[in-house]
Amino acid sequence: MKNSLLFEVLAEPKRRLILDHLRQKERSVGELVALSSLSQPGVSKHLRILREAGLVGVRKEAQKHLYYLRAEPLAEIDHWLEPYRRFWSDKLAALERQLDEEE
Amino acid sequence: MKNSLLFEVLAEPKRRLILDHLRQKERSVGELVALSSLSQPGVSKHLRILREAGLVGVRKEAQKHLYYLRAEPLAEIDHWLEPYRRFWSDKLAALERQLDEEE
DNA sequence: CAGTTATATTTCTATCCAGTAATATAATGG
DNA sequence: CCATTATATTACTGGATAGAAATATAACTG
Repeated sequence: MKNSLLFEVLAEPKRRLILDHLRQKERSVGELVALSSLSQPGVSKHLRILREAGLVGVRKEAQKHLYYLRAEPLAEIDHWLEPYRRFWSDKLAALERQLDEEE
Repeated sequence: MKNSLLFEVLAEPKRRLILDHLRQKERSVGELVALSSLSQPGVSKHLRILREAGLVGVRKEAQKHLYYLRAEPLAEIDHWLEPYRRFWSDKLAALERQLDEEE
């Protein structure tokens, strides 16, 4: 999955909400429907996209499909951020220096 | 600017490209046009969105508008990633352990 | 197996947005 | 000022997509 697609997948707020819920524990589709103010088809569609992005996995237990978080692809975002990090940390360092001077 | 909007702004590949170019040095709109395979209005439109997201600033020099990177808002993305970080680092740690055992 | 529960898929529609073309604004130089 | 350069804005259009409704698939239960 390309970086660009990953950003697009995460741009949708409801999908980030689903990921947040899965961070705590695996959830069935029904549970996610209850948690998300989305219709069941809506949740299923988002889950498909998240699955194709590698961000969730499924485990089937009877009729229930239990979705769990697979956060590894997020490391790509982390990697993308890397060259930018020094910019805001520089700014923070500058701010800290300034605050020190004011004391 | 809300987290959610920031993700949407970054979801557009051309905008990420512009940010990448600005990481090296400030650039005029014309330079960005040359670098981005976008029309001038296209670049201007993206720059407006980036500016509204706080990701770039402008400095006017004669007729030229020089855009520069303002990476601070990206810290929000970094912060959003935070609770997910242990998931992939756990996975990596587990993988490393497994590789160690196999040697 | 008939009914029920749980999830997935398809179809349709309204909306959003990137890209383009045309035009407007702004600053400079002769 | 008039022409030129540089950028911004507006209006339009096509393509993508989220959401809703209807339907399909699949697995359990009695």
